[in-house]
Amino acid sequence: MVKRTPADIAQIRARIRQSGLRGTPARIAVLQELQRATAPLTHAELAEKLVPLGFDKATIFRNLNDLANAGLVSRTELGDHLWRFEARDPHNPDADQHPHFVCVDCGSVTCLEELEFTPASKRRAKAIGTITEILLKGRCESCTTGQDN
Amino acid sequence: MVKRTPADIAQIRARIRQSGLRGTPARIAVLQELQRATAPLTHAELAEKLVPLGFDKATIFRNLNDLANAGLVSRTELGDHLWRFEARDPHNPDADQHPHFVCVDCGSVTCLEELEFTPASKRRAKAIGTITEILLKGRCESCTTGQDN
DNA sequence: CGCCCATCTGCAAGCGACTTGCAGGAATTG
DNA sequence: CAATTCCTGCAAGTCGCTTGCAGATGGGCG
Repeated sequence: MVKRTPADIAQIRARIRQSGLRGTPARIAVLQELQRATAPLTHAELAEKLVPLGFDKATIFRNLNDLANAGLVSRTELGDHLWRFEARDPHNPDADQHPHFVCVDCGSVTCLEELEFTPASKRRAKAIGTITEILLKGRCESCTTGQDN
Repeated sequence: MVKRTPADIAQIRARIRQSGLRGTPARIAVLQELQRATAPLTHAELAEKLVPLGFDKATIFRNLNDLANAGLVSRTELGDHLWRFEARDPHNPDADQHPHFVCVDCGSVTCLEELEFTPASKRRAKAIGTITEILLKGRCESCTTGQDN
């Protein structure tokens, strides 16, 4: 479990300010929470964590969108009608290009490492356009083995 | 332009009945409209066509879901938070098992042939669960070359 | 060929996930 | 530290879809 430190906060704040937004507590809390997460979070999941801390749901949503527009977080849709947000790594802005796996049973999302197609498949895929995102759907290990979630 | 005939209707009705549902006018109209379409339709698009004919919006939605559960139509989400429905070919019910590519610009959907991952990737993917669907997102050829859509 | 009842339908209210209007309150800038 | 501009909290609104209900209907059966 990573512990947050004043230094972390200062750094997060700096990132936010650099993108032209004000470094408000709500904004910092949102980005911090996203950076701490290991998978994309939904509006609801963020709200669940931050509303008890005194932040408004609407503010969280607005900040999520602001941060996404500023390019600090990425906004994705995994097929279940929910937006999910993921902090982008400032040193590796393309790190959110990794594939995601969504469990059609429990809805859990997993970030995958790089996946590669066979040369033949790659060629076929290339023919239709530029691929920017890979999304896999299926049943996750724990749902497959019965002990749902 | 395909014209509907009494025979078509009878056939559609038969399909519906075979799946255990009643062959009601609303149900037939919905399936017929979907079969006539050349691309997946949203709830809204269906409603736009059928409500003026006297069908209720809620009934259309319910029937769409009923038909989807019965396996007569498939339900997909293309990243824009709208469900889209497509009639399934009774003679080739697995036709929608292939990977899909959706253009993030124009929203067009392309059906791909089989895609295969490299052994290493396959192994990694397998570790998280059973994959049932592959969705690729990106920019299609025509959007990439500028002439949007 | 008409009955019966589970299945459907239309209507309206309900719901969940955001989004927006507004007035008061902070974060910067000078 | 005052001014200005951007944010925030609260509440109401929107949108796409879902649900409750009472009355209507499809179709297996007598």
